[in-house]
Amino acid sequence: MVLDQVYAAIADPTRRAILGVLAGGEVKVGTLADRFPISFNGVSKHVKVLERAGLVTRRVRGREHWLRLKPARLRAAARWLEHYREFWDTRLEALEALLTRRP
Amino acid sequence: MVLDQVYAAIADPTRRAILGVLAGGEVKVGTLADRFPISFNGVSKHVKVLERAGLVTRRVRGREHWLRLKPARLRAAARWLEHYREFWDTRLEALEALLTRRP
DNA sequence: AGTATATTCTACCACTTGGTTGAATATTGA
DNA sequence: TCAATATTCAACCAAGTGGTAGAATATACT
Repeated sequence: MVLDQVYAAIADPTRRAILGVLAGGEVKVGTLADRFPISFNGVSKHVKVLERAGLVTRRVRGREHWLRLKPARLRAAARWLEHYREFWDTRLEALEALLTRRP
Repeated sequence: MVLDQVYAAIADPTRRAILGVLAGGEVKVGTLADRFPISFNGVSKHVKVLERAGLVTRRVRGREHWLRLKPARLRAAARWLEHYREFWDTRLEALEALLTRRP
């Protein structure tokens, strides 16, 4: 399933932070690596995970790899959660109120 | 971080399905177990993960453990994604249009 | 041509995870 | 009291993960 990879990808705080940096625009892998307290290779691996999840694209320009955010999948992930949120806001909160009224 | 556990929890399709069942109302662990093609203990472990992530609460009634959805954390998770979605919808899609206009 | 730069690939490690099975605990009912 | 029921706990296993280090690859610069 697509959502599996997306949620697994954003479950890691480093990867969420990478997405945060990428939200500011295109960035090289090395530039990312400078910003994080792990090894270059570690960052490279995280980027690959984000790529496999479809959250990031890579544009190889000579020896530099430029990374860009790809919002489509994250939108899908947001939509899944949103579906639940709406459901709960209406139905479940009322149910909760009912259930906790008399213990 | 709280989000780590929430996203890791919903990255597993079985656990997302469990949340789906729980959206229909309170359910016993055993009832859940009947609905999934894994062992009782497997389901019990998944429930524990959801509990640790703060997505589910347990009400022990005699020997039965009744599970209930706890939407707060999922709302927080949705909010984080939503923040990104809004950002991208406005700023990044325009950026993407700009960047892909002239290759 | 040779060196520096940017990056991946491979291999390794400790830890976690999703799954199992079997034993333990607690409650219910005869 | 004893057996059945509902569940967790503990141990184990194979596979995956986040991290590292070192070698390999490809590009750029002098």
